[in-house]
Amino acid sequence: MVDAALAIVSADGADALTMRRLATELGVTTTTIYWHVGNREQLVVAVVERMAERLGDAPITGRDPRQRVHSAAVNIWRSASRHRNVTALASSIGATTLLELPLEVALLAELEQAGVRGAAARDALATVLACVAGFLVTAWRPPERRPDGLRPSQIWATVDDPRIPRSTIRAVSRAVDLDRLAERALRAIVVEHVPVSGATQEARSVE
Amino acid sequence: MVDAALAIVSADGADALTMRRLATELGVTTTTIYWHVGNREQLVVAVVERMAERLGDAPITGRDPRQRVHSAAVNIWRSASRHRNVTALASSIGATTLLELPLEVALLAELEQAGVRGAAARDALATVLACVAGFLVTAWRPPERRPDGLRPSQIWATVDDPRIPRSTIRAVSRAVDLDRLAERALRAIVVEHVPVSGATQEARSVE
DNA sequence: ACCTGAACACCGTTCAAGT
DNA sequence: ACCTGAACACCGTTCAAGT
Repeated sequence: MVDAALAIVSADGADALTMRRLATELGVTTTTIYWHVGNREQLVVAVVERMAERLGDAPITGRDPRQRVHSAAVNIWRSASRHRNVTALASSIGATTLLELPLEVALLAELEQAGVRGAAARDALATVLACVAGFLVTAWRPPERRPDGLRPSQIWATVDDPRIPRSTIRAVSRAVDLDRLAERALRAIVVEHVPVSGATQEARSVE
Repeated sequence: MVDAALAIVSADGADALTMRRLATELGVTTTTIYWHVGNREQLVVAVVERMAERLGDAPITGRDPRQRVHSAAVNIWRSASRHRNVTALASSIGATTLLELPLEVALLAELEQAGVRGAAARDALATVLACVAGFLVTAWRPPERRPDGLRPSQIWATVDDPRIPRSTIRAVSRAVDLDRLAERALRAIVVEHVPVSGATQEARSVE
């Protein structure tokens, strides 16, 4: 039953998970589902928990602390991106942590190794999660099925500002490489939140 | 009519904008709305456009290019955060740019001044927008009305990892200062995407 | 040109009733 | 203990019909 729900979400997205569709898919009535799982929200929680079992951990690479923290952060992004339908479902009830708890724990462990703990670790984690969520909502909307007149190219075509060169306007209306940008943004966040340790200091510094 | 819709959204959120509620609020039938604006999506576009007229521009502060780019980015965050209900509505149809176009144009102008143009400017803008969206979805869900057993404190209470100190676990289950974190994340992104110009170089460097 | 009543196909959810 | 039929209160949307 939870597996059937998970299959629906994986295939057709979070919105496709309706009690009626799940019922017909299982050959029962909607009321049967309510008897078994109670609520739609409880069903969603069960689906997310099931997916969390399957996800598990991911290996962390890198030598110095910053590299390892970045690796742990990128693991969260990759997992969320790869299973974006289930992530969207978890996000709709505010339970993304339930889905990727092991990955978040791994990030906290690397932060600890890097000397970031307590409120500083919480801030770093929260920022990473916000950033991942942000790139995901950007990734969720395929530009081609935007409402008419709202495609970026159409909106930016109306902009004629002497301060901005044409090349920039053209570039802005084109698609971005989300994976590359997300990993780069996470690197910037790691640089901001993780101080360079004396032992592994390289030819870089932060203010 | 569009004003009434905007009032509903501002007061009770994007989901509260239903054809039936807007109709009763105006003392007409839902079919009347369809005659005037056509679609729900077209209604949403009209509401977002109306709000965009009211928003307009915001002043940019700072001396060196990075400070000014950061100021322009923070303007986007502040506007989105202040009018998060309308932003959520715009985001639901993928039309946030329609809402804050002047602020995005201002950001592009500052990027140009900082020597960032073309694809690099697009990447910087996309990253800023993703980050703002990410902090907003975090801000959208009030932690108190989470489903039972899904509050952060409850989830993190189950974590007992020898690599992570208790103080960090306690900190992670507490709320964060979103405004401070968002502005800090935007600063990190600006540092990553905007090179220091020779004239205003300070005691900082990026790898 | 502008508005309505009634209907359709969807939601989540409940409740009495069946085995 | 487990499942169903029928109903309720919601959605967005359409269509023939009114003035």
